[in-house]
Amino acid sequence: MKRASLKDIAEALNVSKTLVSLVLNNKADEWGISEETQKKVRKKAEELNYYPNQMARGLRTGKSNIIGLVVADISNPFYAKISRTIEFEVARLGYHLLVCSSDEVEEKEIKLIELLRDRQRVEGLIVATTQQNAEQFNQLKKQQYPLVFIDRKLPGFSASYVGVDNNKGAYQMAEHLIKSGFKKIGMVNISPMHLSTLNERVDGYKDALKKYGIKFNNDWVQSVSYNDIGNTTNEAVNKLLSPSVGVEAIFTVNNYVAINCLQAIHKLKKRIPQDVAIVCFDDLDAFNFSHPPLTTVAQPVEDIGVESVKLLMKQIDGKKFSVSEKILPTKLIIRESCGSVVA
Amino acid sequence: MKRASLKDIAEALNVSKTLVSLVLNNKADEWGISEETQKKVRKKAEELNYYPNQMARGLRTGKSNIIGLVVADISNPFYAKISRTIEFEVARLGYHLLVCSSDEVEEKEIKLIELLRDRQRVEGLIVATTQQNAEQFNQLKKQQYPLVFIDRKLPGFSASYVGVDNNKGAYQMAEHLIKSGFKKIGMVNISPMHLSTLNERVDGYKDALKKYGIKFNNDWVQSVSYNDIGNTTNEAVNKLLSPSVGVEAIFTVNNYVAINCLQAIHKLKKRIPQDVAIVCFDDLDAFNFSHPPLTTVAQPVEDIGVESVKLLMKQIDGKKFSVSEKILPTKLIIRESCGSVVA
DNA sequence: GTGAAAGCGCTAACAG
DNA sequence: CTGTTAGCGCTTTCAC
Repeated sequence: MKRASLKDIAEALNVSKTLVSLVLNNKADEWGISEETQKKVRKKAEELNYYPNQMARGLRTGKSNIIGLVVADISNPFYAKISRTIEFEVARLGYHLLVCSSDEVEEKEIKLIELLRDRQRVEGLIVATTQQNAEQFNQLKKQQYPLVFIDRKLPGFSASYVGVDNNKGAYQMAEHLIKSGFKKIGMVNISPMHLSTLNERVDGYKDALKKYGIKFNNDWVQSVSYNDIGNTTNEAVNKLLSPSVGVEAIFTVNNYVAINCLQAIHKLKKRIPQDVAIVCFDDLDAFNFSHPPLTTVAQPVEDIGVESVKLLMKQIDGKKFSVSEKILPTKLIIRESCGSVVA
Repeated sequence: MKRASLKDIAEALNVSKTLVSLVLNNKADEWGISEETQKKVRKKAEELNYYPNQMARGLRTGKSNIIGLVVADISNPFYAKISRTIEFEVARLGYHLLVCSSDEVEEKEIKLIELLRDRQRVEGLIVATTQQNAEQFNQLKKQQYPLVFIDRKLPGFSASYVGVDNNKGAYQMAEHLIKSGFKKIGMVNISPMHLSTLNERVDGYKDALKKYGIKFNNDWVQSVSYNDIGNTTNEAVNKLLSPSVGVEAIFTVNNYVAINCLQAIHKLKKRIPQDVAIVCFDDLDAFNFSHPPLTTVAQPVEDIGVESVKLLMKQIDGKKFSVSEKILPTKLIIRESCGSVVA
């Protein structure tokens, strides 16, 4: 059973395709098409179960009605939630969302963006980039291609961006640790550390130490590698907790690292927070129930989604690339993983 | 800067569009187009940064190269992981994935499927349905529309399906509880309970009780409502743990319910597993670190993704709806939430 | 108030 | 080996 086209409706009614198109696109009134004719058309469309073919329409208008989202990994709850919100927001505006995961590999992300833009002709891109180089984005900018970065920004490249104040969030978290009585505070970071968010978090942490007169020790920051997070996290934690370094608290740079650190700490049979405190930048539902419940810095994931769509739509409507930043506040959520609250 | 089209390449080279199309679609050899011409064409395409326009191609061929995935909520890690795998698998075959969340509302799912099929012309659909009625799917079937269900199946409707053996998984879990010494075993379920998976889990649980000669008490199964899970879970847990019911262990029907039960139990200041044991159907990374680590039944999420794509592709290639089931095994993961292992 | 006709970029049947 | 042509389904300009 072939699907009904405009032509089918037109022929069935002995009118022109134009007329049908006009009616179905709600342009009938401005063209002064009689109420009666309109009714007839709508009825027939319903009857034949007509739906416009997006590909045909897209080909004609140059609008695909699809927007693209590229993140590192859609199965990370942080991105999954953002994606959920974005999907919802763009759906309200009649758009669909194509989501792709780059797995943190640059070449893959570049390929993905090419595919989305050039083949699928998505009308705009929201991306949590893993790229270090602005080449591809410069090209997009030159073409006035609607683009907004979320979560991570590309250093030295100016574009629309929605993210959180990583520096401040990390500062508050470190400050909380300090006020809770910890002096030797370690950090587990991810390397290679070209991601803007991570850098800002490290800086915030260092700022807090300095502010409270704690001398920073290079051994306090250990990095784990993204591709082998399980093993390297063990090493990092062992190092931090070894007698020579002997950290009292661990600041983890994201949810992924936190989960692995918890595992490593449990493996060492250390108690939290008695033997070592731990906190995490980025909250997960599950951290409420972890052993013990984790103190975290929560990011406003929904707002990130909503705002990114707003910024993108502004560009799509204006048919151009534009720059506008939105830095959202984080929220310190104090639970039990660093002892009781002082203050 | 307009994007290069076939015509641009053809004109630049003084050849026909057909020739260019043939070369770029790797059909040159079977048409015996000279090596030299092919090189020329490819070089020019590269030079002009040519990418085929999917909309034009799709319009012509009737293939959108997009497949659709509909789940209840993409921010649920269970679906997020499946989606990740599906995205990866279809990408290898040159397809893109459009993901939509139905939020467990039937009308929304129906609308979503209509949109995907009729407007976007996705070539096939993978759905974890929330519908109770087969009407829409019967229609799809009649149209020979490629379709595969995952996770949930529609009772009485035969279609391709990939899921796990919920019955057996639940049975094993209940059996584990029984063997661990618990006799009064409660369950927290979700209502309205029209989802096949949940029914099967309840059945498996009841089967185990019967097998071990434990008389089932109706009060042992409490339901929470999907739209107000927070409050209703509290009630359900209170009821189960009240003196009159006095359950010793709680079997939660999915990850969402488990998280809420944990919260409720903590609120009552009950200890796990000393005061009450708890287990969950469906594993989360975080359950490894929950307080205490949860014993769960894990589902092979990756396999579900991989198999569903296989079944779908079979239909897409054959251009027809077809029926084929794949029931995957679950895995009992014993941690600490129901005491030590007896066996 | 309504219709005819062109054309978006591509593929495929057919011709030479 | 290569080119011509038609047409997928839609929107839009222009004409009546």
